[in-house]
Amino acid sequence: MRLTRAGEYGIRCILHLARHGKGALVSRKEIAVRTDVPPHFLAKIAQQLSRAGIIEILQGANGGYRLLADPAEISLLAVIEAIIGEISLNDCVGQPESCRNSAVCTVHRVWNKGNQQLRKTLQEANFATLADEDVCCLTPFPKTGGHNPLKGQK
Amino acid sequence: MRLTRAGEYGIRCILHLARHGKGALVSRKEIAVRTDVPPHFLAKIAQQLSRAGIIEILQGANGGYRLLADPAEISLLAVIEAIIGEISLNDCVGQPESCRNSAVCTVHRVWNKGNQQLRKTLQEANFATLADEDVCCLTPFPKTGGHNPLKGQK
DNA sequence: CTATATAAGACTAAATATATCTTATATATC
DNA sequence: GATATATAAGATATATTTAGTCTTATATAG
Repeated sequence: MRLTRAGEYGIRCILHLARHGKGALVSRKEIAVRTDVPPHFLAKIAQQLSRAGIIEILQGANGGYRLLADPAEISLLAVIEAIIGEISLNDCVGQPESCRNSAVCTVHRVWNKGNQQLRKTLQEANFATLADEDVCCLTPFPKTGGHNPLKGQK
Repeated sequence: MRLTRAGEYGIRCILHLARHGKGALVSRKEIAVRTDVPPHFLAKIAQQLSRAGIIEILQGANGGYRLLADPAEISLLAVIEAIIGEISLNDCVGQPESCRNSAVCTVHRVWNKGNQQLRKTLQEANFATLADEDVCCLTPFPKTGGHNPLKGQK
């Protein structure tokens, strides 16, 4: 009952892109190195993010990925669900028809509540806020002052 | 990001026991049949529930399981976590030290919030309430009137 | 002592997650 | 157009987790 690595990697990828802002092109290689994600694995994740309309992928020389929306418009939930599908903490939440009587089932009701709360909490978090502050999964990227590790390096 | 079958089976097991009330001895076989759980798998799950102090296991002829506490005192959370361990929706929630900077990480904070909400919701659900009404994972067990499928059958 | 029931752990099978490899395709530059 | 570079897409491989079964041991009632 835990986020997969692919999901975690997807978050890192968008975090990194968010710091460059909407529309900025960043190579897969750079993202992979900065976020510590295997390049080929990142490619797969990027395809899912692309299909979900969160990023655009540019092929060819000097290709890479870029955000299609402003970081403030992208929720944590959207990124996660682009990769792992809609969150459902129990089978009966995602497929109520799989149960005999989920409409009146007390257990089902509890799972539904927990699921909704979780999705709401993840929905309320956007990448403008997330990327603005320090996060533990990326190379430090101070907003003002200090050394910017991404500058002067291709 | 979904409850395991073992967890689901554990809930069913306690639901069934809750309907018999605290201290009532019910054979593993009966529980397995009623809740549609493989008997040997149920044995494993019962051991975890026993270690967690939720049920007592009686060996020997006419053995079985029984609740150690009143159903109202047993939360959904307790049963689930007895089986799958403490819920942590992301690695950094359960092991903050695994991240470089989880103390100030914004992403970490969101996961923490979601995790706490979920655990609280599951904690607030107790088996007196859960078992009292109809649930979709058990053979119907009408509280008053009608046929009781558990009577007259060993 | 015998029949019955669970304990406990080994073992197997299946599903999923994680990662990599290969061939194809797209683009910039010469 | 040719070449170098970068990603696409799917096949493949590996590892981990989940799910389930089997075997031997132990406990209890009668």
